[in-house]
Amino acid sequence: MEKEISQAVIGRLPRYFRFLGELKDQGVERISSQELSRLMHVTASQIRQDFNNFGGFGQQGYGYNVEYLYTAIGSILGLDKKHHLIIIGAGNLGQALANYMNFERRGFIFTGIFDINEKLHGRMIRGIQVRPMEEMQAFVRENDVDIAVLTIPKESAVSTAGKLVEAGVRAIWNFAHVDLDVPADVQVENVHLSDSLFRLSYMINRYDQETKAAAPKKDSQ
Amino acid sequence: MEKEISQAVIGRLPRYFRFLGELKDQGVERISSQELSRLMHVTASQIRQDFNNFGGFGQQGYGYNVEYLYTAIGSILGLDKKHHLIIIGAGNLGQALANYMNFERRGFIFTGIFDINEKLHGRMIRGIQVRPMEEMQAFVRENDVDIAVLTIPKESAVSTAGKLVEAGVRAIWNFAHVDLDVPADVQVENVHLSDSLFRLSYMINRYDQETKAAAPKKDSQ
DNA sequence: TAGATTGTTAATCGATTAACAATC
DNA sequence: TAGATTGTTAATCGATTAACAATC
Repeated sequence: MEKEISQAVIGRLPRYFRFLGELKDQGVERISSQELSRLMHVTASQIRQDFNNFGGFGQQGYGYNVEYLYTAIGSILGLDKKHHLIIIGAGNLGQALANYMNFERRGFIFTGIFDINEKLHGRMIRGIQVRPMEEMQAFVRENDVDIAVLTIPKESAVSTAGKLVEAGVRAIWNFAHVDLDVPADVQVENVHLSDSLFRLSYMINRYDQETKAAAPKKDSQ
Repeated sequence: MEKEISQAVIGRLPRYFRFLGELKDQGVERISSQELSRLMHVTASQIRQDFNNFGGFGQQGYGYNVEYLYTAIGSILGLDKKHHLIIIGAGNLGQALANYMNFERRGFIFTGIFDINEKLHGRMIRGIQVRPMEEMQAFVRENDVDIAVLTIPKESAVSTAGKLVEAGVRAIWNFAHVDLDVPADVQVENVHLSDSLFRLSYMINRYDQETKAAAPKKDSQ
């Protein structure tokens, strides 16, 4: 009967985690919702509401213990658990993520990377050998892979996702520019980079029009 | 006095754009909000409300003309305009984005890439030479750069963003894992990849706990 | 014209903010 | 104890959904 946590709250958790991690590294011991509010530019009320979704982490008259709260949120995010992760697609983006993401640091164990391009087979990326795509399903089954990172073109993404699900993957981090349709017990998080760039383009565009509308003085014709 | 468009609506525009593009490529001429609703798994009501934020694109009894709507949304997103774009940081991620994003296809003109690492200087990436970071500000000024893509470590991201703003950049696509503080007339879109991975981790973790709670039959002790 | 479907207003739902009693 | 600040309830605000009159 636990009340469902809203997407809005979940979306904010990683940011709290980041700020608390920084405070911890700076040696800050305690923080009140009001101080955190000023730091993060969100209301203190929202902070307290958000945290209370998961139980009382604070203490009246004191605030929150930074280290304790940091650990608690990390645990809510599941970062205290190990997750086996593979990358599907050893192209530019797949390689970049392997090298850049520092997966191990947060308990994500990167154990395999796959590609259809046989020129890449055997190449080492972050200490891991690129394997042929045909071995993917067997690998997932044998190694209890939790997360597959999809960095392949959208044309093959849907069918590959199907194969991953079939082999028992529990979550897909999807960089392909297409919506995946998977069973409800498989989690999907989309990173549609071009959508993000388009939003930026929208903001530039809107700003242009607002200023043009507000200040049509400049004799432009 | 134009009503401000909510973030929620803006966030959905790129997805509409994508689906309409696909319909257009398939040769579909018209679509009703109800058909689009089924396709995209959002309510028809929301679709009509969203579009109406920008004016009436449809026609009673007919629906929406796919090509017209596609073009209209593209123009709302500013994709009918050219945007000059540079990449700051020629590491794994910067190179991957340069090669992978197909910037030109949507009117983003990639003209420069910068790095502090002198070993990279002069190397060609997507036909563009890696330049030393010192040349960045002059380059922005001389080439009327609109967008800077920040793919550098978080330690230097804030100060580099400051320099970019000073040089007159209008928008920052920020991949550094830090919040930037820029004037209101500079647009920022954050892509915090680890936040995204953490959300995925949360979903796996929550699913585990729900199933554990719902089915404690499995004699695990 | 009759049927379909938009544009738009009204109703509902959910998320954010404000307020304050509980309590450290 | 007095002061501070949480946890939590109530009020407000905004976003989504439903309904339907307008109109193609």
